[in-house]
Amino acid sequence: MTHPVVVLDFETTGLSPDRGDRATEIAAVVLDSGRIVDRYQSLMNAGLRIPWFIERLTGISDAMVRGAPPATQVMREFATFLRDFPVVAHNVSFDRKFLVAEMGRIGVEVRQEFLCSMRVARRIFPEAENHKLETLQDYARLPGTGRHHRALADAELAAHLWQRMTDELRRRYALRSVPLALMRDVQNLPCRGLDDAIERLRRRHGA
DNA sequence: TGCCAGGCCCTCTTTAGGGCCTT
Repeated sequence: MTHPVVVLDFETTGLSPDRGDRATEIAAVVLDSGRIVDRYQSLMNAGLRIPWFIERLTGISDAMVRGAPPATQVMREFATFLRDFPVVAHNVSFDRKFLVAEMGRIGVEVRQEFLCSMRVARRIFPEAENHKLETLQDYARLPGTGRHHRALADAELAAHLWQRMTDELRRRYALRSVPLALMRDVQNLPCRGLDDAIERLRRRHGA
């Protein structure tokens, strides 16, 4: 029995849908049994101008978004892709609020569980210089996936990171398996004293 | 007019403040 997760990444016009920001690109991969088995990617046109520094950051221009399908169409397609899979993202609170906002515009309620690769990374790799996705790529020697701050490259990179952290837990603590429920518990542990806490989780999950 | 995210995490904490992350 496998427990696939969808690893998600949005590019947007800013940080806050509550302040009027919208998504400009969405991408996600299905990670199942350690492998990326499906992908979704689309630019989307929400009718907003893209701030200059966002264009410089992402490489996504007004012209690119103008030529993209409407946000409503993209989100309907994505809802079909997403189904009820648990969602993983790097700093998931950001992607969750945009997912809820964009799905809300097409009348779809988001019900799935969310897990955060950044929170897990802070516990498993506390000695990393910082916990930006780009830094962790070098730190954990993850494969290149393309231009940073494009949605599919970052979604694939976060998927590689999630899998690497799963493998690291299995190796470091000699676990037979690393169920998703254990990853959920790991992200909620205190950042310090991981070894003792993992021993308790191992017993709880029979891992 | 002038303001402008927000949740997590640490610490010189909990009657708070500031850095980290995402775009």
